[in-house]
Amino acid sequence: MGEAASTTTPRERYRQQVRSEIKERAWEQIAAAGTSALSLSGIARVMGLSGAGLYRYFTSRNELLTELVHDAYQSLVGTLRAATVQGKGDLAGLGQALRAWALDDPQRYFLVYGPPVPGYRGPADVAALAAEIMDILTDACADLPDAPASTPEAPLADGPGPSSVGRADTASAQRLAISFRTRLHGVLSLELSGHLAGMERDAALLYQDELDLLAAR
Amino acid sequence: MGEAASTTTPRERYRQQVRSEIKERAWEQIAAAGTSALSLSGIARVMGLSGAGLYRYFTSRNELLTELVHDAYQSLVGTLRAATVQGKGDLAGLGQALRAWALDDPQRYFLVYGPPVPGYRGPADVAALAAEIMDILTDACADLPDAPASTPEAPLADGPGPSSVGRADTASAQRLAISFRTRLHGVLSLELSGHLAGMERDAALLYQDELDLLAAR
DNA sequence: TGTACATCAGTGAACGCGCGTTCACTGATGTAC
DNA sequence: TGTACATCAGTGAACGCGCGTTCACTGATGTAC
Repeated sequence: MGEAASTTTPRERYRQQVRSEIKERAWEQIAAAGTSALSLSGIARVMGLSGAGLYRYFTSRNELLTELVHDAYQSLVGTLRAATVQGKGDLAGLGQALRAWALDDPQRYFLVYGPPVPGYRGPADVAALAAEIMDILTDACADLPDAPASTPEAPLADGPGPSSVGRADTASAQRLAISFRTRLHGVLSLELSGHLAGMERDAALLYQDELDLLAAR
Repeated sequence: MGEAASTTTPRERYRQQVRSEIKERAWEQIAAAGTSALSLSGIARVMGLSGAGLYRYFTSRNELLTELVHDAYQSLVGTLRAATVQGKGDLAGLGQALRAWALDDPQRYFLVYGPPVPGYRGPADVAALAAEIMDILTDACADLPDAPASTPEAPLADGPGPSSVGRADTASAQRLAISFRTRLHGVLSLELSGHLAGMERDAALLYQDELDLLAAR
């Protein structure tokens, strides 16, 4: 063992390759007919495998679904972090990044923020990722010019949180972050569900309006 | 035919009774495991019928689902209208009525405002009901004290709409109504989906905050 | 370099399940005279 | 009031389907000497 862990054997590489192709096909299925249409047999059929063959890579449908949920969260975290790194970490930038990410794969968005999948409970894993998303948003809210949270060394800073590095997460920044999430989710989920069709106002404009209002606060 | 249409034969009464029991069981199934779990066989089992027996009452699973969607919309329209009649037709009252209706049966709420059911297209029927809901909200928005829409006989009133009786539906009232819908939906759908768990702020408070902000405009 | 063995990807058949839907049929309820 | 017929609720069996999952097996790839 030791540092040889970085060099993967060809078999291991092939294995990861097949695993990720299975996931790709799974996303295609979900995009086409929703999460409940996720089917190992269907994936196997498309890949030209026997149904039983998939069990070399995922021990059950549930395990596959769990990985997909995990990947979806991770993808969103990565997207928001990328925006931050590119200097677009303010509320407007994060809002646009969120919308682009959602439009890129609506079902993936719903897997994260939609109604719970009927007979399925995600792992505790995603709780940390969900918290990280809120942290990113809260950071952006705390950086707003006239927000009370931006006054440095606020007296009511709570104890050192596990993931925030010494910055004061004031209650008002958290409130704003939650509003950010709920308001944008309101527009976005109705748009993705087709419930905004027939509105003379474009969904994109509506989204921008809400975003502007949040950022101007 | 003629006026005898109001007196229903015993057979007809029985028929309607069974139909509505089927729908009740259907709602129970949906509440328990989501819309995709709706199954004619399952309903028949619970009712002590053979699966085939249900086809006397609904020609297909799709027809049953269509009726459920229709009933859900109708129920929401009725709830909002009842609030209006009881003098709670302002934004605050409608918002509370909406939330109570949603909490009463979350899956019913999602059937109306949630992601589309995978392989299913509702009838054009519901478009009219959806429009009626928006009309009720727009009316409430137009009645706000300082909203531009409340100035009577505004010059920019558009042509006589099909359902509004001579009142001016100004663009700003419509904008506000849409905001009403998206913002409250944002809080409500995240709450019902369990994505607001772990928030120190109660979902009810959050909802009330958004509602107050809308009504104070 | 060659041989013996272990590992592992993938197959094919099978099991049990629940589903939507159709069909020929039985038996009870209502209707016409 | 009684008889003949029509209507309709509900049954049971069957069809075809797709699903998740298990199991014994084959054949190719890698590893140890």
